[in-house]
Amino acid sequence: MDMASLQDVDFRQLIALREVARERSFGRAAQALGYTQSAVSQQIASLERLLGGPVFDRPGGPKPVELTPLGTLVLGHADTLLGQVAAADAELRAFARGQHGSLSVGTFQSVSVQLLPQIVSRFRPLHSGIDLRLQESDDLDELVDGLREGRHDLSFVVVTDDLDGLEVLELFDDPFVLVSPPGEVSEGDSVQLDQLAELTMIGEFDTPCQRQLDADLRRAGVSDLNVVFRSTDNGAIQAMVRAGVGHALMPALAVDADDPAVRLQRMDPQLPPRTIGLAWRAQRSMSPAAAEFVDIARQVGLAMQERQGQLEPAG
Amino acid sequence: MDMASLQDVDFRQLIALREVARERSFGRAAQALGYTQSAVSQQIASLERLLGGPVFDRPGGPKPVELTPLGTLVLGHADTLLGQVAAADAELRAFARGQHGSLSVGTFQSVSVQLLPQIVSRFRPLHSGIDLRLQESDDLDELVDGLREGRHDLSFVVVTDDLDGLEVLELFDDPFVLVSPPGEVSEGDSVQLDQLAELTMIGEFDTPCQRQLDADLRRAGVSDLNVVFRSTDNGAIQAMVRAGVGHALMPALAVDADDPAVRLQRMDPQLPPRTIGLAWRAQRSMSPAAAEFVDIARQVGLAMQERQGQLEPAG
DNA sequence: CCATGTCCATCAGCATACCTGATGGATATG
DNA sequence: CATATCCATCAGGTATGCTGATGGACATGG
Repeated sequence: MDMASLQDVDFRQLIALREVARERSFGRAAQALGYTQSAVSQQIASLERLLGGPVFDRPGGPKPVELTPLGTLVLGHADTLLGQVAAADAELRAFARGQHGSLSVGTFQSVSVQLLPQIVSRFRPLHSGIDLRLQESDDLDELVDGLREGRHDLSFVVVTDDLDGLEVLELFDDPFVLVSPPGEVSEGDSVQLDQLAELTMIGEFDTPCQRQLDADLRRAGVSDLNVVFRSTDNGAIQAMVRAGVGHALMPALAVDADDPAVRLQRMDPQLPPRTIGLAWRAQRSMSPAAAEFVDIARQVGLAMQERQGQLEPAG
Repeated sequence: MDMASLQDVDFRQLIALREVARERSFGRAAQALGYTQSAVSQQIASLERLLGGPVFDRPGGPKPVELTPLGTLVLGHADTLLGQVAAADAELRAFARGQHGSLSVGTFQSVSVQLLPQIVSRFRPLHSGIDLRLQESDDLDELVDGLREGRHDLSFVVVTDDLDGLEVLELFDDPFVLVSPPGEVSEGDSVQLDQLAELTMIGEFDTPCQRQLDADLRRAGVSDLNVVFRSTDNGAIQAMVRAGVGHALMPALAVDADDPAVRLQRMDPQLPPRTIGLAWRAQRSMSPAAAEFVDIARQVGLAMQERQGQLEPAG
């Protein structure tokens, strides 16, 4: 009969225990808790049945009830447990407000330059309780794997068709622009695509991005670019352009647009832009903080899309 | 609607959460817990209603269910809480076996000499988990107050009629004996009471014990003892006797009976013996350890009573 | 493309648990 | 000895939790 254990107690019983101990009276405890005296009596009785002994001595009459040694012991644990519950409760409320927990976001270089700082600078002050972890990788596959294996909650991606199992929010299109040393190419906002073959170029190594670019160029009839330097670092490429080594085709996002020492020109006809998206595992619940991050990313992406639209010529 | 909190969750729901998370399946968790799948489904559903969001993502079909971020957070707290409960449970079981908690026992000098060591040496090995605190005091009133105010769980007492509110277990009678230097008094087991007036005596100061003794002697017609030395330390008194300074009337309990350098003699007629008892607050529950202590004290007291009975002459 | 198997959600029904309101017994107080 | 103040208990209605059966969603194999 003593096989029953604390496993079977109810928090209400522990709360009743605590209140009766504080008030030294069943009736007053009941009043404080919003129960009838009978209810508290039964709660304590049930607790005592479970424990196998009384938790209060009832002197009878107007004398206050008093904890037994057993009651004292149990009350100590009750206080611990109820405190733990209160702490957990606070944490849950913070979580619901997006103010507790961690958020791991995968990102890659071109996103990290312009987009991510804007998002983070809006997200962080609203969610100071979140442990935001940004993990950058050059390898898009690694980011996607990180998502699939649960290492990341969200990840920026370049939208392709091999994102099975992921849900992708398309944020905006990121066109390729020609980055040139000033005064080296014709004036104007755009450059004819077939002029590229005549230029000294700087490119990336064999990255997916570069591969796609090469394929798109070939499809547009341009091949065998004269690439004299390759780097995987966008900053390095831009520095090379600045130094007059050559021209580069770069995603607009990756370019430091404030650099006065380079000129940006659109291609004509346009190369197919990369679509930048934010992805997460499909059919998986998202923490409130993650949802908020996605929403902010959506807004920032929209704003960025619009800004590019303004720069873009009608034709 | 989100006003509900963790306060209202049931341990069973947390256990179900833990088991489903471990098994990654409602059905298997149900089997492990001895419920039907329906029951576990309802437990989790109820938990989710309380939390305001899902704790598992159910992909549907044979795919395993998976914790949501909310579920992960709650599971962490559930583990903490359940661990705490398990610890409390273990402690309660130890308490029930008299293997956990503290036991404060008040005592006084004459008890500490013979009786208490026997009791403690039997009690301690049986209850190694108990923090046994023995507190000795010369002042019996202090011991009784300590009981009434809850500083002690038990206390040895000399039984009197002013122990209101206490429950007293009488352990045995402790007769007064005359302690004499060898060869100073007549042979035999006992001494006539009126011979005392002729002896050089050693006594205590104005203690309740001494006061009672004086009153009893006066009632028996003996007064104005020739007391040449007083001390409150029984050992010191016995040492004085050993040194031949005089005789002492001492409670038998307080005498080191193994001392070959003194003689013990009963008084004739007998002086009213002190009754040694063990007391605790009336109507108050007692810890299992305390109950065990009382029982051991009862047994040891009984044995001591019998031993004295053997030494006592029939008349 | 359909049949099958494996999940979980849902429903009805029954048993149990819990609360309320009223009553009774025990204990101090005047 | 009467009264007041406690808590325990009882009867009754409601809510809750479980079982067993059924249905829908998803993946797999023919």
